[in-house]
Amino acid sequence: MKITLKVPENFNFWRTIYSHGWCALSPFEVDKDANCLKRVVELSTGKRLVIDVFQSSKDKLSIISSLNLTQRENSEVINQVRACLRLNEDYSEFYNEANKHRDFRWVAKTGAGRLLRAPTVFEDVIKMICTTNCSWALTEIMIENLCEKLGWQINDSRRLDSLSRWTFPTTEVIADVSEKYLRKEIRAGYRAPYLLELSQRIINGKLNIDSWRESTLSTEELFKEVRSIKGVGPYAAGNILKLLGRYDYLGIDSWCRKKYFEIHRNGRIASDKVIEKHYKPFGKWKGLFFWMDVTKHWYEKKFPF
DNA sequence: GCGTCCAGGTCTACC
DNA sequence: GGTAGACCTGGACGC
Repeated sequence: MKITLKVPENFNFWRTIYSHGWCALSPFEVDKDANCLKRVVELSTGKRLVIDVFQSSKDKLSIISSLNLTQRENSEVINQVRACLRLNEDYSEFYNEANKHRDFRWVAKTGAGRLLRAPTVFEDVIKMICTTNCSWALTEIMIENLCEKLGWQINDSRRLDSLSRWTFPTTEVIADVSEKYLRKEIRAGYRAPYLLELSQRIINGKLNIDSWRESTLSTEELFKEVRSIKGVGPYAAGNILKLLGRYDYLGIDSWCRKKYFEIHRNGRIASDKVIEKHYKPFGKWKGLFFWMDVTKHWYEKKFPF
């Protein structure tokens, strides 16, 4: 079943897919041969399916669904894809700002800036915690384990690649397993109690993170709320905010730091305050300018994922 | 194959 | 407010 979706004029499919590492984490998957992004999708009707998303023309995306869908399910798939690819967000102000700076004119010209995200805030936050204090390889292992051991398995023999795939686990499922299981089986290590506490706070109604994407709180207040999650420090909170459409925080990690030193200081080390000062003129967009700056070479050379 | 060391953010205790 | 040490894992390295 095929669904067609119109995209904004400045939308760049591949720059959005490769905007950061999420495309390499289950249940996202990039199929370079088929030129598409795959995703295991779970619908409110209980249906679970695999979708292939690809750019069919300059202003259109096509979504191939592995199952026949009702009109309502169709709309839900479209809404999830729109949320993941940030199709509802207006980047004109960001591009206007980028065009004022010679070093960032490439951003608007190439339609960069949209950061891929999961259909739910919960998935984004769990993944972000799993990027902290470890190698990217370990992040991949943790997320793969979460999906394969706690997600719902999809076997669709009608697909050419009848591989097994898994949904991202629900909040309820993670809240229901033991800390020991998360620690040893998922390989989350000391992050296990953090994942558990987050899931249980949501289940108990003490934290409503799904409202964050439409939150009317100031970015500073929202940052404080995001920081209330154990295991989410300045790096993780800054980057979660970027996935909520707020770019006031840099979310600096060791990789970005190193990249910044290479680009702006000829390899010389400096404090985070120096980096903060550098991007201050970009105001509420500084986090996104920072990310564009340190990932520019991805677009000029080859994508890292 | 085994042991040791290091890198990677965040938390907690302490000053 | 700033700092030190602990947390846990995979990978690199030396033996």
